[in-house]
Amino acid sequence: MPTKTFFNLPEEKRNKLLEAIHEEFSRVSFEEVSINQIIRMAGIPRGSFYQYFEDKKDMLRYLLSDYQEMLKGHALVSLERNGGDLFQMFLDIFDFTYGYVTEEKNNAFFKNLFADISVNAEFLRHRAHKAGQNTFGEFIGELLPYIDMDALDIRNEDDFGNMLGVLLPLTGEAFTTAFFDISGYAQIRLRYTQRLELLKRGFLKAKGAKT
Amino acid sequence: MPTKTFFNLPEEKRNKLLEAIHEEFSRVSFEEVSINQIIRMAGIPRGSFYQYFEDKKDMLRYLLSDYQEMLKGHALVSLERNGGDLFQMFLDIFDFTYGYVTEEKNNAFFKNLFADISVNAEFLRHRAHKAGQNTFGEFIGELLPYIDMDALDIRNEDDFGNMLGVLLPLTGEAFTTAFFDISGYAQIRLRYTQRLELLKRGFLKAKGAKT
DNA sequence: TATAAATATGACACCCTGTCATATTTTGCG
DNA sequence: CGCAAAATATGACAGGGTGTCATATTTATA
Repeated sequence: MPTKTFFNLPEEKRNKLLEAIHEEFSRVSFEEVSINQIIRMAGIPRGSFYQYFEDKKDMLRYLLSDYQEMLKGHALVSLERNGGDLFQMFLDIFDFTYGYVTEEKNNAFFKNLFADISVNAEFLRHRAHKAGQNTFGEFIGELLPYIDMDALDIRNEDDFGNMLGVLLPLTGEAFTTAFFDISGYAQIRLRYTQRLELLKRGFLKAKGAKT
Repeated sequence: MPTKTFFNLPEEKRNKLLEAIHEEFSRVSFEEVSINQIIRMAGIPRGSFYQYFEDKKDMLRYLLSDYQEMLKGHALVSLERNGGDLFQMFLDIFDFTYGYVTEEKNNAFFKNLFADISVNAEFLRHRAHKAGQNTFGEFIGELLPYIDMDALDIRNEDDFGNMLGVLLPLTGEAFTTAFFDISGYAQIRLRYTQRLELLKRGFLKAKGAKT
């Protein structure tokens, strides 16, 4: 995360830097992002950059955490509107993300971000970590009270965590694909909803039925 | 993929190069892998390297495809042994991978490989692509006839593809975590099996039961 | 206002990558 | 065999990039 110094920066200077960062991340994929470019654009000396950020990844984390904050807000709204439907929440988040990302000014920026495999994974890891069984991070933690647990077939204390453990990578994959695949949004979204349905009902036949 | 020239190399020279690659990938994570180091170790001139590989990623793809070949073999064996049980196959692959990776000589190598988020994602993408709904690649294609479809609750032509679409990212995540998480193999494996069980039975209550 | 704590700065040391013109080998074949 | 064409090999080079550090400036503080 950026240093205290960064946040203390006079607004103007900080904004110019942030803009430069946004521009550079829009120009090329994360892998190719160059600190040199950024400082040139922002007109700050090299040394200053390292006073604010640890390195390239540090910037990335900052950018992603921004997005994550937004996500959290939307997740809450979705849950409140839909009686705590966990599946609907995931779908809403999917839709929101797609919409946000395709906004003109965010387009190139996010395309590059999501396009880069390493970023995508960082993002997954980020969330996966937070939703991990042990470290039940803030993200899910805050949502927990709003989720309708009664709809879920929870038989022991691990089940809920594990459900998330399935939903998260699945959703992450849908994100990646949505910005990569030629097949486009409609197609990916269809697949994603189909998969959510599969999760709801289970993969095996003859659940209730006796042979 | 490596060029034809690479495969035509006299065995001795090629092996020396492969060894150097293995060593470098064991030394640091993919991100830090240096072609300079490799050519120094292998004692080949810079230009030669680029005669064999396109770049760093090209090497990576080669290494991963190797592993993938192995996987395929094990998947087949598993299916044959277990009456085409898809879930058991995934679990077997998980176990095999863990075992293989923890072999002394592969340990550092794979740890670095899996530890690097970008590699991991590349690997996921790789597989995800092959199992994608449209491009039903060789991997799954070859396994298809061995899978016991009757056990699965398949209601339309998309269902099977979508089941894989859930299983693949889930398994990928399990791999990543297994080599990262402090909690260790037993813990991760337990979680993975729990999640497979959840997939089998479905997340929602009251499936057969009428309200 | 003097001294300590924070910031800013940019030259430096170091490392890397991909290319290209130039050798050296191999191959194909009359 | 002898030689031109096709393959390979080579390593110097141009162009970039990163993180650090000793040295200035500012700002805060007593």
